[in-house]
Amino acid sequence: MATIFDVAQLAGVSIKTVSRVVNREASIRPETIEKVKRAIEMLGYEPHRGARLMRSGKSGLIGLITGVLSGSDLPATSAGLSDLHLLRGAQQACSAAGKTLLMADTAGETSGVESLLRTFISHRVEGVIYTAAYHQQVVLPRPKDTPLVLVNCFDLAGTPAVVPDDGLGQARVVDHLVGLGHRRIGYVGIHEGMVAGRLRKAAFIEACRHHGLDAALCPIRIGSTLERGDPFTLLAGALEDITRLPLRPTALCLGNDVMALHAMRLLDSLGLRVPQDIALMGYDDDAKICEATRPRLSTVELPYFEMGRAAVLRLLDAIAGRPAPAEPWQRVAGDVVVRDSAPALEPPPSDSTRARPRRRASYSTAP
Amino acid sequence: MATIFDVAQLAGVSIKTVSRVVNREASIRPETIEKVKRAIEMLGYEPHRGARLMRSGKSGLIGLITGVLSGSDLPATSAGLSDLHLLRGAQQACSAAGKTLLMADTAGETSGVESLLRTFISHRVEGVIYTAAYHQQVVLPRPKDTPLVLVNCFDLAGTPAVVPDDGLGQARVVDHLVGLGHRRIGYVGIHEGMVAGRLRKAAFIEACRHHGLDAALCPIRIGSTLERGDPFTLLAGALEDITRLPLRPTALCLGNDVMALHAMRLLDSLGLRVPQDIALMGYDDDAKICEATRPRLSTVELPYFEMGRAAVLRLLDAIAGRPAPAEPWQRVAGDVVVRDSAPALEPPPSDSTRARPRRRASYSTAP
DNA sequence: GGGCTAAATGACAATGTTGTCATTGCATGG
DNA sequence: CCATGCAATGACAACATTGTCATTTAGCCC
Repeated sequence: MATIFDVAQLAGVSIKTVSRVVNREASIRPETIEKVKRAIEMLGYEPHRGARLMRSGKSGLIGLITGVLSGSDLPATSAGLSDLHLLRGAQQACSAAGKTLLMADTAGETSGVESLLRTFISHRVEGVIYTAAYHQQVVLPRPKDTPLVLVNCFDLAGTPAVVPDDGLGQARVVDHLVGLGHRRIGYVGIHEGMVAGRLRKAAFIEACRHHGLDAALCPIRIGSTLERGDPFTLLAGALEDITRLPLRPTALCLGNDVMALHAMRLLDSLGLRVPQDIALMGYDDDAKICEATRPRLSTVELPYFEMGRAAVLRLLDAIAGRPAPAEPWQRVAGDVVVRDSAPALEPPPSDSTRARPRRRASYSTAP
Repeated sequence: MATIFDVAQLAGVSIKTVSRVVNREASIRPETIEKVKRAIEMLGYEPHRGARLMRSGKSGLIGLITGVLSGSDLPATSAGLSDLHLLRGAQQACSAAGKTLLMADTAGETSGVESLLRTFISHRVEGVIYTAAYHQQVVLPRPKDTPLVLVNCFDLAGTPAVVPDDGLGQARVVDHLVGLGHRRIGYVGIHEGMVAGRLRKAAFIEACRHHGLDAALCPIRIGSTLERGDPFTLLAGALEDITRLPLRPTALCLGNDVMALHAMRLLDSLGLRVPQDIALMGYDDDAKICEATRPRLSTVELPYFEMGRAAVLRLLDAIAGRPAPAEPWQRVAGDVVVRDSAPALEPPPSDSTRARPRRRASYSTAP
């Protein structure tokens, strides 16, 4: 592998000049730049990051740790592999900033974190990102001199965190449904033991009030447990309950796309067709599932990609020493994704303020 | 950040001795080791990988590139985020070997590969892994002095590759069904424009012959197109076709889990119950989908985790200069995952040779 | 005790790059 | 024509570590 010295020799300049060309520093004659670039090209020279790191202290590395669970490791009901989107978002932001992403996984054990952290530190990463599988509170060791950003989780120590805006997301779902003409909306959410469950339920109630819906006609149920392999009996019961109401809701907000998928089947067996008899909205925008159902499932996205990006941006700010915002938690809201399970109930009034629906033409993997 | 020099001073030894302790070299007095370790602990010293790299040439880094598509970038029908499992597998193998994983993503553009490769080279990665979203042939630039392993893809230049054993996977499905008593098995696969489509179809035919099934009673259809957002009209037609046969199959092999999910609905609308009237097997083991269907979907896994692991192992061999196996392609077969959509047809004969079914108790994220 | 061997440790160079400071070259103005 | 200033370039040290080789220490046998 060629070194800066080889390049300097071939180009007939000093190594410092080569360094200047490589780092785009000022005050070099264009023809010198040309000479050097040609030499670099010929030798296939690539600067040695290790050496650069030693001299300048900048590694160009960002460390990302996935699979971090809280101490009381509750399983993720909606257990997301979706953090692949998060990885992609982080990666994209990194490469846009000329950084490289170091990835590690705790394999679910909190104990692994410190060891991973040490590895990262020995690589002199410029910043670290922690990722959780679902929105939750965590308690984690903090690296000493390295900026840290949490994603999809938060702590009470004021660590900068990027979390999904579950409240706004849920509100947008309600906004959207109201915009479609619905006035009786049911909520069948995820367990309140989960952060997202609490936030969304509260937001649902608030959104209904905001739109002046009759709370008595907007039933609220919990449709999932905290257990792995939840058999969805709670969901079945909740749906039965709701559909037996004298004034049955015209639309239902489900806690996630998998629940919505089940709900479709369950409603069908209760003699209700989606969306003719009742509209359905999922949560998460799990593309495979949303596109696989008939009708295709309208939902609101969990903005993993955007969260990954936001986390890196936040981290880059910290690295550059730019002042952090006062509020440690940054909420990122997902858009409503319109498919077929919740069409307009009647010619809709056009005054939805918060909902920014986005129509998906077809199945697409890319975020 | 403390340096080796600080540690040496505190411990009252030379820096070389500290280096020896850190690297576990021989010939050091136990009490000296103790002294040094204490000093390291006190200062929170972490060796500087950059400096180490410079001196020893070993970076401890493995580069992984995801999102690589072939030149004729056909969309992935079964487009897999599933390579998160692959990442996990790779990561696990890396950390077991004391390596750290550098991750990058081309965001779908082949053009990005060379640039990512240059970044990796400048970090002096010890090896590179290419990952594709689905089993396919690729044409990619090869790094010069760095070992390379392809995963979920292959080229014709003899580059080491780890690919799913689609043939064996499909054969195991047939074995499993035969073991359950089925003698009339239908195949509704993915498009033959995909590598997996070709391999599985051929393997299906061969497996049927192997078990002495009557080919006339084992209909073969293609149930998907190469297009994104495949509306599954092909699938509907194929199922109608098959179910109208005078001697209708008692079991069906679907091309992937999403297709199987659709098939359940379509069969239902054709008046056939799964699994009472007809058994169903998916492909991929996409946990979210398999667990969400009723009955839960029996399937065969696409062993992404294992492939990621295998790729790193292969790479480590190459890095260590261990001789590569003659055959450049390493096939990894997935196990049959037994759930509820294909129960025993009658007391099964117990002579299935290749099938190694594994029963999943319940939904679980971890691979 | 003297010499010999092996174990334990240290001194110093070398790695590839960038920061600091010095030097060269060239045009400009007096 | 010389002094001045700036643009362009170079010399050299420093970064933190490991490899090489040298030195010290301890143990052992005669």
